[in-house]
Amino acid sequence: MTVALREVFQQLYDHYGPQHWWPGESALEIMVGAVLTQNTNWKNVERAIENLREAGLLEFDALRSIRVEELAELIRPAGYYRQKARRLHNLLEMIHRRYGGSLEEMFATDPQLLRRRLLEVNGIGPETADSILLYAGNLPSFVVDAYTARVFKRHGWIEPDADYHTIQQFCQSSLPCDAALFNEFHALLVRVGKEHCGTRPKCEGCPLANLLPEGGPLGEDRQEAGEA
DNA sequence: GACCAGGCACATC
DNA sequence: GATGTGCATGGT
Repeated sequence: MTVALREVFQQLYDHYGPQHWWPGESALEIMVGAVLTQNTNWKNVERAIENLREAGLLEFDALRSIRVEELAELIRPAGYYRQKARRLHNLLEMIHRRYGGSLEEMFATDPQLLRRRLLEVNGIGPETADSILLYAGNLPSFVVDAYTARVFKRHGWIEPDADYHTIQQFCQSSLPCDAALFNEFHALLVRVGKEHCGTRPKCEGCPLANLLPEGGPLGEDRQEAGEA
């Protein structure tokens, strides 16, 4: 199955325009958001980040110094708050240990090496690591999220059982290696995914409707969406 | 009241 | 290696 991803991008961009991702005033704030948004609605993440802002904690040393239990209470609106407080703490400790707390230094290191180091942190998986690289560090690492996978599978551009790495390689090998492009494309995929590729597809008015396979969208697990 | 949201780690088979 | 489960809040 071959699809020109650049055309997909262009169709989405022509339809929706720029998405202005990632909201956040600093690299640290974006990293915090990347952890807090794990399996969580962005609105709730915003509440949590606002709590941190009001507490003056959107600054590396301040955030690293606070007790994990206190941090947990502040980020409570984002859900999974005890777990996420630990994850944020783990991340900050790694940055302190390896880069002396300097995000500038961190993002100046080899992206592949940095990605591996992020993945070593307990609580940072592929999507969170790539979000940090791309949106906080402006480094060209394609972010694959649930919407991306769903949009690609529904259109038959990738195998139904393709995993994170496979989808990422597919995207990165089909597109010029450009952080600004990866940034905008991922944001657009989330947009179209939210509006048209929920658990039930809504293809009417979808800017990618012309790219559907004959017979309509493919299901992720072919017993459900397939038959109906 | 059920379901979902910009995941990940860990236990179990 | 695949599958299941805990983590938890707030909106629809």
